Amino acid sequence: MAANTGLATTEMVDEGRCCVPSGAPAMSAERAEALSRQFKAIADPNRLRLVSLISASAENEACVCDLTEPLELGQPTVSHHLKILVDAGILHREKRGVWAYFSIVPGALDALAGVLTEPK
Amino acid sequence: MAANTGLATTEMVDEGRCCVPSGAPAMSAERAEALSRQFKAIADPNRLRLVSLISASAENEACVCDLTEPLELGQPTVSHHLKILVDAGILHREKRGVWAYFSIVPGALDALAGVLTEPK
DNA sequence: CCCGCACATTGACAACCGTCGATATATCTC
DNA sequence: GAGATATATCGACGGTTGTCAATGTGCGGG
Repeated sequence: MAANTGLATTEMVDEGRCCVPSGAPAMSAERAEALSRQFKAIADPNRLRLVSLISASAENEACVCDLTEPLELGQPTVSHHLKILVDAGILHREKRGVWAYFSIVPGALDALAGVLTEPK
Repeated sequence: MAANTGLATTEMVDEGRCCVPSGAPAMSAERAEALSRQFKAIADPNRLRLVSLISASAENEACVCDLTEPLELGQPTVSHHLKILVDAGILHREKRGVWAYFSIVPGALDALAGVLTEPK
């Protein structure tokens, strides 16, 4: 068997070895997909401002007409952004009379923040 | 000047009043734009897995060939994603010999997480 | 000096995203 | 019920994004 004839196929493995997987498994593709949906929801300047406006608001809620003006966007566009944030589970929508009040889902942003801090 | 002739333009303001800005200013458009650039960088399932793989790696660094296989993506695509993360200030790139080692910029993810937790 | 390897860059293409104008829906008032 | 108001939805358009195949670049070994 030529016990250690030496330099057979393991000759240059000691130093320049790259491409050895870490052993620790990656985040699953499904979890990455789910998380990316939430991050995509806030990864837009206008939606970041929407969240900022709502959380800085007096009663921690705001209706569409409160948000249209400071963002300098049309009402359909603001409504579209709010729907994305609601679908992502970040905002809560409550209709009272003619108005729709949006508030931040408790813990939603903290959960996302936890994803970023946990690996470190 | 008709000091207070009364109900001039402020007649129906008492009850169903909506659309009153909160007073607290929104996040500035510039800051929102800058933050969205960083959030966009991680708001992709494959880039989330890249960050996860690197931070779970033994030496907290990995080269491209370590990352191509677990993501089942071509080498140019992985290189493209890594460049986006580097440009966003989330990853650090260090070339040693033929290989390029990527590591997470210390504090980068925590800074992003802070943006999400601070308003609450 | 030439070849192989790891990685970066380019160009192309389909899919998706943000925005708007127009229109639909729902609720309150008279 | 008619009209006004707040919001949602639709259709369209330009811009961006993720992916790949092909090619370029830089370093190390024989």
